[in-house]
Amino acid sequence: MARIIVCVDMDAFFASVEQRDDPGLRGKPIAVTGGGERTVITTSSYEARAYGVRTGMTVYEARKLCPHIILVVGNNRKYAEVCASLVEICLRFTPDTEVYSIDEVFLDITGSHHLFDGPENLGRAIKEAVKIELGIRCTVGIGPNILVAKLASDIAKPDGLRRIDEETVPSVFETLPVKKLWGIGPRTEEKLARMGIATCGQLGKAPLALLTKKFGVLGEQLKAMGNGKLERPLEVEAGEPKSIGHSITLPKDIWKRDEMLPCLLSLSERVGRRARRYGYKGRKIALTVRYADFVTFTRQVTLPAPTSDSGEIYRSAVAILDGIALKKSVRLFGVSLSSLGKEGGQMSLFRDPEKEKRAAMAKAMDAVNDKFGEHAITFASTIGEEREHKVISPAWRPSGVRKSDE
DNA sequence: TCTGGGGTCCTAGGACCC
DNA sequence: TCTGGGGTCCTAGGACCC
Repeated sequence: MARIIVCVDMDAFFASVEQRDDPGLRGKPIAVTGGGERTVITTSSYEARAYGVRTGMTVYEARKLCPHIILVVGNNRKYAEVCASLVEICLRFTPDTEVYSIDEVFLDITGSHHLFDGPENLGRAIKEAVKIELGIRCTVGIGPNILVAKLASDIAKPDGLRRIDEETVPSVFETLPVKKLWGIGPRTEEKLARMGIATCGQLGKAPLALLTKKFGVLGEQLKAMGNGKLERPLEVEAGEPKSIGHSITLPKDIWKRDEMLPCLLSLSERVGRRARRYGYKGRKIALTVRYADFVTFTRQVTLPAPTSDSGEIYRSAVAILDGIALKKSVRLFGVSLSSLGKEGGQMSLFRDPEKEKRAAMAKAMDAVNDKFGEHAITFASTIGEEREHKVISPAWRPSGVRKSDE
């Protein structure tokens, strides 16, 4: 049976929240940053985008384009709380809700849209609730699957609503550049371009054998995507995390071991603490190193038994470091724990048999926490115990980063 | 004044076992 | 006396996402 999927995507999310909470920022070019010494723009307001300011730019670049831009240090917890409220709104329309990211939620409204006078009216109702209750705007995309729903919302941004149904897909996809599709990044775009494929229409019509030859098993999926098809059910359940990690770009590049150890200790402690808080242990410990010239690589060890002990994580990280002959000064360190399993094997249940929605809400909050890390969402009683650090961010990818050692 | 931080999934080769 | 093959674990890297 054909499904109807909704994508709710917040407009300039972090910047909008800041403008909502400080009237002095409204209508002005602002950008949210991470606050560190070597920070970048994580989100800019539409006023700033008019000057060409984009996610991932350095503060310096942003100022060059828009000298009067107002910079605001992001507030992770606040965004996560707004996200939780968004999830609450979405759950009124269906329990089949996937919290995809901090500013994006998917809803499967196949079975519920008739209760709200059809998909478009349901979409309008979400937009209205978000505007009134959260004080910010969002864009709603509707389609037969996640791929198309997400594309519809991208096209309709900002403050829009767009439905692309199965019949409309071919006309929209015919001339659509492949890069617009979820899952096709710069590399795949380039590879396809070399094969003479630039649009989704061309991708959908390309011979399967050719795509399979170049992309392996992915080829089949790419062809389907070119035709606006994607078999990927919503992940309504939170899902177990696969890894827990922290990394930091140092205020200054360093080259002495003595300066590195405190940094590894702090990262290891944060990783261990988060693992213990959520009851996970892991067997693999990885150390990521980024040199001053951005060359980045990872080395990993496997322990005989799972751990969540900060000291053990730290000792493993140091052992890895000591096994690397560092060639240049270091810009970033990252420590992560993977091959995770639940400690003790018992999970607490949040199920409230009387209220389905509360159970769904708890799951959604777990999902937010699992995705966005420690204290992404906490209940009021625990707020204040932990300090804020880095910002969760929308899309940014470094280009031309060499991820190898030579 | 170059370039954050947190993830997921896939591939590919080597070790090792039966 | 001419070199199996499948399965699993491990590491490292690539691509992509927000």
